[in-house]
Amino acid sequence: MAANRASQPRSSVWLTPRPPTRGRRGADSGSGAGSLDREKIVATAVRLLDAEGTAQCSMRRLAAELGVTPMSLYWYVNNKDDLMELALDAVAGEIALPDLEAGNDWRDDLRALAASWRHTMIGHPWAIRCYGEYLNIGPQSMRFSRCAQAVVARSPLPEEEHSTALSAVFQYVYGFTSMESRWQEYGRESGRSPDEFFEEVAGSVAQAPGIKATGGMIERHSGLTMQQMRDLDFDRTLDWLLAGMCVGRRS
Amino acid sequence: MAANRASQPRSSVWLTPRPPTRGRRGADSGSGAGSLDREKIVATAVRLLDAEGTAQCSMRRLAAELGVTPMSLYWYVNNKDDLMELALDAVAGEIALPDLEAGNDWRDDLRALAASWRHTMIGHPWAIRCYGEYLNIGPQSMRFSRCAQAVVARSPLPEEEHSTALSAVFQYVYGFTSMESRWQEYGRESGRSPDEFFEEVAGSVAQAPGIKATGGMIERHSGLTMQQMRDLDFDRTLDWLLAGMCVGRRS
DNA sequence: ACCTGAACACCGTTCAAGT
DNA sequence: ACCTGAACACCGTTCAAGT
Repeated sequence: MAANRASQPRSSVWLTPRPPTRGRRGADSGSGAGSLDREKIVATAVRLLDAEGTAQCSMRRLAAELGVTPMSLYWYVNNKDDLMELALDAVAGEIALPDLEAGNDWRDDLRALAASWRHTMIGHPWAIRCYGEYLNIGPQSMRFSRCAQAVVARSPLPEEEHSTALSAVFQYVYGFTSMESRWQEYGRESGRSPDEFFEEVAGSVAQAPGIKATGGMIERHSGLTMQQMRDLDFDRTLDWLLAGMCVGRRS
Repeated sequence: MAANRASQPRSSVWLTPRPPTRGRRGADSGSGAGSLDREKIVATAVRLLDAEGTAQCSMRRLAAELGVTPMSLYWYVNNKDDLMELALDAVAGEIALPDLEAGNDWRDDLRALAASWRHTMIGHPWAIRCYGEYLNIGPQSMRFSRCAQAVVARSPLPEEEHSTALSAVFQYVYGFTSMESRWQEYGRESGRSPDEFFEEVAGSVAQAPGIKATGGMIERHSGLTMQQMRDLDFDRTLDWLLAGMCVGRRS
């Protein structure tokens, strides 16, 4: 994505953070709407990514949006990769966490975490792809991780399987949500609805003999909307996974 | 990635294919090593992607590799997106398929498919990310899909759950492999080994309180190499998933 | 401390022209 | 049928300079 030479290490905001004062004037100084700081840049980047997708979010375009010269952004962020890491962490901050004190079953808490992660990512379709591109170890991502760990810690699984269980759930949800949000973007790009575009592809694929499904998507039509089918797939698979981990154990 | 305007639909080789004669002279005519055709372009693209990663594989760079002007490539492919779809399908052709006539348990065949997909994708670390970016409905991808469908068709699952089961397995493997190959690339980019880089990140993260894992990766060290731990995670999760789908059913 | 202008080294792709 | 050259409209980023 960025023009990294293969030989030079990719930087990460989180590994070599900027001094926290950088771009932060005193609390009283934010005089005009025009004054720049890191939060404002990141917020604008998120808005731009949401509205027009990854392809349209360039440093130059973002600067124009902020009424400023491209190079002024580099005072606040080291480079575009860092900015994307910050944007990803910003949306990670929107993920709703279950109340761990409520005494719910750990499986339900884990299901809730999976669902709210998916929900947040679907709201920012560019974001899920960042997980495959950037380190995501910012404070908001860590808040989410800590919560997820606390949840499996209440499971009956032996301790050495805790991280396997976490990975299993979130790698699945990552895969599911990647595909789901990709179909959304296909829809937008093609000017059709996501489901219309899917129908078109499915139709084109169905001409080949013996084909019933495309890359993880489905073509059953039992009176359900595609959204309902996706939700059903999501829930059912999580049930399978959670049931599988608990086979032969007292829950 | 490509400079798509949001309003114009993304093309796909598979949806609007070139006439198959394009770039295919008669079988006898491939006179010099210098003569161009679509297969040769795709093969060179795969080699370049393998050797130097997505960032270094530009149309211009690829043309230089082929000793030709950038624009001559456009005689054989519509644009870069199409070329990437072709490259992805080319590596999909490397995936080893189980022998369906061997009469193995459907679960073992499914595990074999998951393993060989993972194996092929790890051999071309840029490839797994293409699944989140491009349609993958080329002939080789379809060959793989057809095989996977034939395998679940032998399962005891009710028919309306077949595609859910397929999606479950492959979305999980997609998530797992995305993360696994991303860490490989981090290693390469940082000039360290993948595991060294992981240790560095884990160390930096461990300074925050209450943290034990990063985004699906692990830090148990029970005398196993990280590769062994990854393999164990992969197998264990597939076992959970397969066990979960079969709960309460005769296998 | 913060922002700008000019410049560098790239991109993907169009178009008209060559052979 | 196949390939080229020049050009367009972009990129991310460096650097020296301004205030």
